[in-house]
Amino acid sequence: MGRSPCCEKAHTNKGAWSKEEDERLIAHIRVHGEGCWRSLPKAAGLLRCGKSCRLRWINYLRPDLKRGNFTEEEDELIIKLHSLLGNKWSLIAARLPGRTDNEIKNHWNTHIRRKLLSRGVDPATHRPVNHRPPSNNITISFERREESSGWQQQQQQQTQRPDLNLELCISLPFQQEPHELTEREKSLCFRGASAKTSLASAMEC
DNA sequence: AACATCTTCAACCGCCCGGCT
DNA sequence: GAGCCGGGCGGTTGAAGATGT
Repeated sequence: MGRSPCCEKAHTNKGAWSKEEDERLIAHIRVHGEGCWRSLPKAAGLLRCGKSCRLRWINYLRPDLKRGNFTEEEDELIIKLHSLLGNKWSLIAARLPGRTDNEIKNHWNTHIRRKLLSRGVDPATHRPVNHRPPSNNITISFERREESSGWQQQQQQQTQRPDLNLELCISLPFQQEPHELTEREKSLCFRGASAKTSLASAMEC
């Protein structure tokens, strides 16, 4: 059994918001403030789901929203933040006053991605487009076969977990000289020993 | 002018997380 | 600890407008 839906869908409007709905929502929030989105639609006399109200308010009706075109400075800031945070749009939005996560996400997908590609930069990795990930990122096991099968499975899982972003890549390709792993490096827990092995083998390349 | 294709962005959906009981 | 609930997030969709043929 799944979760119960966030609201009664049969009796809710969907799609674009009308002016009247906007006004009702604004008026209600002016009087009662934000919060308790679930009960808000009923209280405000709106045939909308609470989530929809929240989204409409946050992304469109909030008085502190900037709206309008993104400046060059904002673009660059978004690019920088994205390279640090990835698709954490809410975190990025928190650094851009007056901008919403949805707005930034849309702007990224429509403008910035293209901008980066035209610069020859892969928007996903922030590296040159024709820059192939160094083979030492794809770890090769030198372990005994019977041990490596489980490990390989782990690696496979790892590659299926982009959120882990192991490609923090420690940017070893740019490492000038191999060195002994420091305690801190050793303690970086990338799924245990296998990752250390990969780190170590990467170091050797 | 008419139609096709592309682009933009508001809105929806499903999942996850934290707080509460 | 388990289950429920509400809020929040990121990915995706689709209508509307813009542009090209």
